Amino acid sequence: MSSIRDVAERARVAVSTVSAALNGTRPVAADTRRRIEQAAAELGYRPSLLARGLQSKRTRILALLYPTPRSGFGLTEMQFATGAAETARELGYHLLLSPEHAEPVEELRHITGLGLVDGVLLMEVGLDDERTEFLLEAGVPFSMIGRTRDPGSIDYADIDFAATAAAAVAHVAGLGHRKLAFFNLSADQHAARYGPAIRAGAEFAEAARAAGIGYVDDFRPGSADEGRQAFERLVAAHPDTTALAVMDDHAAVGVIAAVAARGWRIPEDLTLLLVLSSARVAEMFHPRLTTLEPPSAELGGLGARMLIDRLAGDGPPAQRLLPCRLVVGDSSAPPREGERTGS
Amino acid sequence: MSSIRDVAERARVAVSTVSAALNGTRPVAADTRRRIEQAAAELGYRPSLLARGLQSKRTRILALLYPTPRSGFGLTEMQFATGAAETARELGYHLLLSPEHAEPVEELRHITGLGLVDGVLLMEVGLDDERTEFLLEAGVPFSMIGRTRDPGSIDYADIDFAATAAAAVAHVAGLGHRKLAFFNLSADQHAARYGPAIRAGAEFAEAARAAGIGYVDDFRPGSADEGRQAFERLVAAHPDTTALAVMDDHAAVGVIAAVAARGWRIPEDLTLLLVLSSARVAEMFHPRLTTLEPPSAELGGLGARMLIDRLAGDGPPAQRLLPCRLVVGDSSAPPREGERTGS
DNA sequence: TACGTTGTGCGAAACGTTTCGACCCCAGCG
DNA sequence: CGCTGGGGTCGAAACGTTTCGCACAACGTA
Repeated sequence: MSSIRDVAERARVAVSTVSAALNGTRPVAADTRRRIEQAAAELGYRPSLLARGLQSKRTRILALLYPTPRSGFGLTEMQFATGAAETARELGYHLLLSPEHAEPVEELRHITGLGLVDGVLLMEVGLDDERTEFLLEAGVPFSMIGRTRDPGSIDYADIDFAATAAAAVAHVAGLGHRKLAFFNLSADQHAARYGPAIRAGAEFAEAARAAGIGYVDDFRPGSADEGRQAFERLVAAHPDTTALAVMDDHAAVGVIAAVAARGWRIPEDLTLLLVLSSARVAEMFHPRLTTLEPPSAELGGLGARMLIDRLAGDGPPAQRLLPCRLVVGDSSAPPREGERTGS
Repeated sequence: MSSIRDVAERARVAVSTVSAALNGTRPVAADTRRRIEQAAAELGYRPSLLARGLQSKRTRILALLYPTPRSGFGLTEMQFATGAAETARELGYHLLLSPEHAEPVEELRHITGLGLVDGVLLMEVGLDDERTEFLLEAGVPFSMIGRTRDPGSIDYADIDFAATAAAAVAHVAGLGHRKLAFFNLSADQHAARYGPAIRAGAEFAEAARAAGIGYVDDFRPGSADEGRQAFERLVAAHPDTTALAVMDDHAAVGVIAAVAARGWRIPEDLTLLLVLSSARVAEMFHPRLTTLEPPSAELGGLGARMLIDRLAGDGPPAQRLLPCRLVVGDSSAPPREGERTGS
């Protein structure tokens, strides 16, 4: 590995001149610059990030903190990571993948204490997240994918649940449905104050109210079995429900099974929407489900970009909400006229 | 951020003594060591990775190189990453997520040239992979998840296709099936000389031969539509086929639809296996498919561990093959006695 | 008593950058 | 003709470590 000194010798100039020429830090005679650039090219010189970072206190490395998943990572979560990595790369940064183990704050203290990273990207932030307090206090630049209850002036990129719910409701209402049910994320996730669970619930209720259609959301199935049971209870309690939006992939599986079990069909007897799930997953279902697909990669990229902007200088906090994309599949249709058959 | 000098001053010793005490590089009087440790603790001292790396030429950072996905990343691929990150962390290393853009080798040259990483972890390696040549020549330590046609003495962790195929065949043969069909990955992936496509094909053929059961594998559906068509052609050409193993998730969707379309049922009329797909995905299907689940996280972790071992010193090449795990779902059963009904 | 041995600790150099004050030369101006 | 000023370059310091040669004291041994 050739160093800046090698370049300097070859170009017959001082080390500092090489630095100036290559970084444009200050004017260098055109002729000298040419010699230096040529020497650098011939040697295949690459400035050492280590040395540069040591000196400048800027490493151009970002850390992506993610909790070791509750229930295995979904595609959605992982796309945050790849999206962020992609954008970071484009902007000349690197992304460190940092799994959190038992103690998130400890992990954070560790990773930031090393002086290795310029900033931190937080994933899976809860409504109240101890990590934000630590980072704020430690003065470490960071941004969030998702957001706390009160983000204050912290940068974040999150899903626009209001717009998403509105789009979903508009879709089913537009088809003629008069009553929508909503299966939220599991009770566990509510207990953990997981933002999407809370916000989606609230916004769907609001959107349904605004659209003037019936709405039920007492269910939080977290598995196929629970999905099945929830659906049975739904039908028993609200037989007039003709459209259902489900947050959890596995619960959707249960719903589909329950629908089939009673001899009903999708979409004729029930319009089914998958909310916050990747279209890639929706394709696995038969029929292909209508989905509200979160812009995961974009959110990840946005989070990275915000963080990098923040490092460059400080402006007003960047806070962006992106709606899910409605991908219409084969699971939505106008409600059936008259009664449903089947047991 | 406090430096080693601060610690030295506070403990009233020389900087070098602090270094020795903290790293155990050489003996330090118990009493002195205690003072130093206390001072370090009080200051919350963390050695700078940058400075350490600059000096020692070891950063304890690994790069995970992955191609920007052909068709979007699957869960499987992403678990390589999280598995590797997890293991790296346990071993005191960090993992850099490095998406490759257009020119993989260029990307590699870049990332290794920076002096930022100690080694590289290659994902999605093809049968012939130009990246290996570059790394070999550049003398950069690396390991592979997957393997080239002839890995020589390169460290790798890959799926044990032979064992996987044997397990799959044993499963269906054990149920009494006499003829198995295999839907390989798409033609595209074959064209790209993608290892799993080639190897799985070969090993399934061999396993079926060894088990003495019938075998067909002329199909390479890469989508639901192609899966449907392939299934129709299969039934037309080989009506005696009662078991089918499918590599591609989407193709499986098509198969299931085609089965349903002709009034057949799974598993009564067809035993369906999903090969190389995560159980998480298999659960999305109804019925829940029997799966040969790749040990993705383990492979990722193994790859990281090998690389780290390699950095520590050189022993014989570590080359490990891990079989997929057979997860029996509701899609496998003994073949039906007599003819199948339906159109 | 003189001399090697051990056990400790110190200081300086080195890693590869960036940055900053100093210096030199020449042109322009008084 | 002497000064000033500015473009261009240089050398050294600093970033925070690790490493290595030395120094020094205490101690046992000849």
